[in-house]
Amino acid sequence: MGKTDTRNETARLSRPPKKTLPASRPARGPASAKTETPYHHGALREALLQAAERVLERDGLAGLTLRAVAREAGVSHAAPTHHFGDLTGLVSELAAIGFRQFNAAMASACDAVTSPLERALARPKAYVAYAQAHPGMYGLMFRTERLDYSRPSLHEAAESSFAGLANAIGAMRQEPISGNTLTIEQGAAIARAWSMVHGFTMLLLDGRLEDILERLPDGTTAEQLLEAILKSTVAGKPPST
Amino acid sequence: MGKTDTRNETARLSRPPKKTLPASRPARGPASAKTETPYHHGALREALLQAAERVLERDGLAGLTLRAVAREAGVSHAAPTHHFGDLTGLVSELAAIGFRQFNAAMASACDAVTSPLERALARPKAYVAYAQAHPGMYGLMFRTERLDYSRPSLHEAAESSFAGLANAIGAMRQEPISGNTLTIEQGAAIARAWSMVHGFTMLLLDGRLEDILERLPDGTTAEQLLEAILKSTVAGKPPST
DNA sequence: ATCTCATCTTTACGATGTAAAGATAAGGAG
DNA sequence: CTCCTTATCTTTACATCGTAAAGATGAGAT
Repeated sequence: MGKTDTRNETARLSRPPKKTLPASRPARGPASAKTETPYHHGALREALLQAAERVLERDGLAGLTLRAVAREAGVSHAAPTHHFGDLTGLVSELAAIGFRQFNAAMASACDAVTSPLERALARPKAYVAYAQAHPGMYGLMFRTERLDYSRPSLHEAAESSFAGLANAIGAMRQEPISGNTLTIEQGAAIARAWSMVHGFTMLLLDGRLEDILERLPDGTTAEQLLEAILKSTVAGKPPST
Repeated sequence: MGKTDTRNETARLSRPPKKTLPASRPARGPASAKTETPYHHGALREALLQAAERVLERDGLAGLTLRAVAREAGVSHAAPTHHFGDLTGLVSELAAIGFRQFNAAMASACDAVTSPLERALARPKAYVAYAQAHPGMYGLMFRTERLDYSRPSLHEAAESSFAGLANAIGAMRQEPISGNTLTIEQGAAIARAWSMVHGFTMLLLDGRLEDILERLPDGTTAEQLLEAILKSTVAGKPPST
């Protein structure tokens, strides 16, 4: 039998007295302040997603396993299956949460600013800032191959991210994006902006920009490098063509 | 308990006294006049790397396991360990091969062209073309977290890739990159070019540019979109600043 | 011819994803 | 109230993986 697993779980099963383990208990949820850990959790789905985010940011993508999440939430290793089907399901739902956080961060960054130039910079800066603040989440959203975009929650959240980008580009070019068709110039502008900020973020998170950063004047940060990139891009683009 | 493994394998090969020779033998071509041991794999290391590339492009990153590679090469599942230490070792050596192929592809694409504008386009187009032709390899090089850049072969191959990019940017700006220091403008130009082509490639391989491509005029290919991006970028950049 | 050692195979173990069967509590029907 | 149904959670089981360690094997040195 699995030694650690069984030991932990059987101990917990026999009517848990109060505290389980250093594993922090969510202790939230609509189950009120009555029971600590009943057989039926009450809000296990939410608890599992929060546990998953904790595991992800603590142990990285490789540490995000079904069993680790179950362990973190204090339930048996097969409990997540009932709520998410399989690992792809859990990971996809978590990625959807990530996209929503991500979209919210960029939206609030754009709202906090008025001038067009500022707004042109605020959005990509918020993009990179989110990725730096939540590297595990960003890796989950853009690096994992185990995402199921046919899930409505994930599809919608990712789509919304794309729509936000397209609208921002359209506003910057003062020619709002029409519903279903794009000119080659519009498509190129969108793809260029997205490619650049996404590529920059991936290279930065992978440490591949270190070679550049350490050759720049002392103390130059990644954010300053990004700003230099963005300014040259914005400045170099003729508004008419 | 893990007795299934044992039972399975011992049952599968209930061994007669001798006859330990597996069936399929790659039988490498005549490499040199030295060791042609057709019996015991004289070049298992090379055979494993070739098997690994085959497995990678056939089954994707998730299918690239030590045991699958050993199976593909027709040896026992523990044989790769002796040559590469662990999975990280095998994967890193394979990624080094990928970087060399990648560098060679870009170099030959640049050499086949003379005008400065053509050269500015040839390199990124070769970049994306390689990734499309070898998506597994590109994912291995830029998506896997399981790479050990302290390995000299991988470090050198990846460094050479960066150097090629930096030189191309320097030549394009007509101010060759000095050895150890960069101005903020130079660093931004390099990071921008790399970020854009890398981001474009990742998004393209992940299918995330489909939303854009299908809204463009019918029949527009990813390559045409890339070209539109590059041309607007090159055109928008003043040569003096 | 025997020894030594690099190479390859067996065996073993813990971890993971997943399927299936068992246990348990919550809520409704009588 | 008791009994039953059902969703939820636990146990058990198994194939696969990475990796370690011990056993086999053949090539080259002594």
